[in-house]
Amino acid sequence: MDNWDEIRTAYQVARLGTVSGAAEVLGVHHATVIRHIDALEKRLGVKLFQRHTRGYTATEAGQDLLRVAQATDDQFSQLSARIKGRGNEVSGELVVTTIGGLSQLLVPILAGFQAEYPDVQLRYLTSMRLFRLEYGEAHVAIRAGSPPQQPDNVVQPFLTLKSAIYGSREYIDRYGMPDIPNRMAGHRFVGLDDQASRAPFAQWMRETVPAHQVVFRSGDTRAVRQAVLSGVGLGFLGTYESTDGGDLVEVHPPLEEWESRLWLVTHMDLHRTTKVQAFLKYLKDHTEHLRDEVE
Amino acid sequence: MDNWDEIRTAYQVARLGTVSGAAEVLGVHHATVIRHIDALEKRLGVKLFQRHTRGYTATEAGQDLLRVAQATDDQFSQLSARIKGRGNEVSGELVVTTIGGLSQLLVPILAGFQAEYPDVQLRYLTSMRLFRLEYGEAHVAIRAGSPPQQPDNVVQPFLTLKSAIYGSREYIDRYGMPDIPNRMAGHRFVGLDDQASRAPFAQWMRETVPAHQVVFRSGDTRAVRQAVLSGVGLGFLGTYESTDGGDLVEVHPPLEEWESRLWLVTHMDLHRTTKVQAFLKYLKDHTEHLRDEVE
DNA sequence: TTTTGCCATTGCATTTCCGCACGGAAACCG
DNA sequence: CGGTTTCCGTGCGGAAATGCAATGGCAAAA
Repeated sequence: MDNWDEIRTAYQVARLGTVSGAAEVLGVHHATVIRHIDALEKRLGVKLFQRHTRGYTATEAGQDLLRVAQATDDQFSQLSARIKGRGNEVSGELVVTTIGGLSQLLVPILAGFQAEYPDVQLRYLTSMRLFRLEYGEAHVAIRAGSPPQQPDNVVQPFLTLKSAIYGSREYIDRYGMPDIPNRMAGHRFVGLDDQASRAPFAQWMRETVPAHQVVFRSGDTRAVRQAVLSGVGLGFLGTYESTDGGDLVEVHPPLEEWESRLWLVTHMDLHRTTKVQAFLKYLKDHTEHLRDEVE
Repeated sequence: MDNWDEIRTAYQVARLGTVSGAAEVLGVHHATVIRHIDALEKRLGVKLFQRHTRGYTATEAGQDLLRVAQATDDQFSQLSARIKGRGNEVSGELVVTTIGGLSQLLVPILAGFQAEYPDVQLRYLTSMRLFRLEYGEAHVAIRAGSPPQQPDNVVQPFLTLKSAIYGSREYIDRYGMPDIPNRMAGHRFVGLDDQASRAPFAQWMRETVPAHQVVFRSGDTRAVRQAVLSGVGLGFLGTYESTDGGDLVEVHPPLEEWESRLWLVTHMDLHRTTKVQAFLKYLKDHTEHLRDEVE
């Protein structure tokens, strides 16, 4: 059963009883309506209407079509309303992907967003592999490093995360304050597990700190922070996560070359939807203080 | 939501994931598919798909469309199967209209037909007004008189009903055997109520029998027969209904000019359907003896 | 890294489809 | 009963949709 438009035409004829009326509703010429009906009947091999001078009367087959097409018309109308409305309401799934280690920063914001828009189902994905926006795997991605420049993606600067080297007070009391990067001998470090990490401070560490001095590695930044707090060694922490709780000492202040630049990336097709826009706005509003602090 | 064909195109794209695949299934060119999608998205104001080099991925809106269109496709497939099959099966309503007075002859045949095709719901209509085949009011009509020649109707000869004048034995014993049409004075007649009846014997009676001698009139042929049987007077009865039951005497044998010719009329559009054909065949087969007897 | 293959896209030629206008028939209406 | 309206049916010219072929890009395979 191809050519759904002919069914739609036949539906209007069956509903209204005349070719002329159907043509007016459909916004086409009545000749077109006749041709559609003729073609459809020829294909089906069954007469859908009985023609007489006052109009068309649906046969049993035509009445069957009327019922089915009526339902279809309703379905499509509802679909159209849903689709058109969907762009203007904040509901449904919202998939956010990010690099690991931002949970501490992002999750409270996400929770606030969800509270403000209760119809949204949030999915917060942190995965090794890069989720692909062009396949619709996520609405918003937070990427690090140099600005991504996929053609169909909209990229906005998000935050510049400053990192500094911290140590626990306990560690400093025991081993003394190191002079970085000049005299680091004898000191222990905590670092990222990923040897290929493109995080600026990770690269700096690979180049500057001898590998045997890195006595603890983890892919989880929470674990890294915990390790530093526990006095395992010195390590990079984001300035935003150094303040709360624990007894940390800044061993070396943030350097510009250690900064991680974060980008908000959305696919062009989704970027302009109200849902995504609402999320981006909320995200920016609730990281304002970080941005100010960073500047 | 006009243009259902574009929805169908989008449905195939959403289902298959590629424009090329959809084009192949739909039997059109890739370019056409792309243009359909573009037009549909433009009209809805929402992107249905995210384009990437390996194909199209449905957005939420596209997935919504996929679900709805899937259901529609199923519905239409079933509709098509029903409509195509309907022509080849004997079921559903079958409307037969006829002139009054044939019930005694027809109803047993209709009953037999229904028994043979249990899926058929019969409607047997005898009405004053002529049902109009071109409005689909009936599948089969039985008409009397000269052959109807509506343009879109298929007309076949059905039966030639012979009529003769009968009287009850009781009546003959009392009033003697009349010599028709020469000496009818003093005799009583039973006739049709319809003064404008175009039945040949009715016309003959209007011309030949003085009105005051017609002492009983009815529109119902059963009543007429009952009246003749009861000895009210002489009257025309069909030869087919004179044989069974009662004690009737043929006062005057059938004349050719009294014959009523019956026609089977069907609308062209319905005539070739299996259902109508089956009914016509059954009707002819079970009136074979009448036709033989009549010839 | 190179190659191959699949896929979307776009300008151009063609065909199909559509709108227009006219004709004809039936019903409606004084 | 004749004028009027309201339908449907059809040939023709134009426009829109479609098909075609070339292009370019990306990804998986070699």
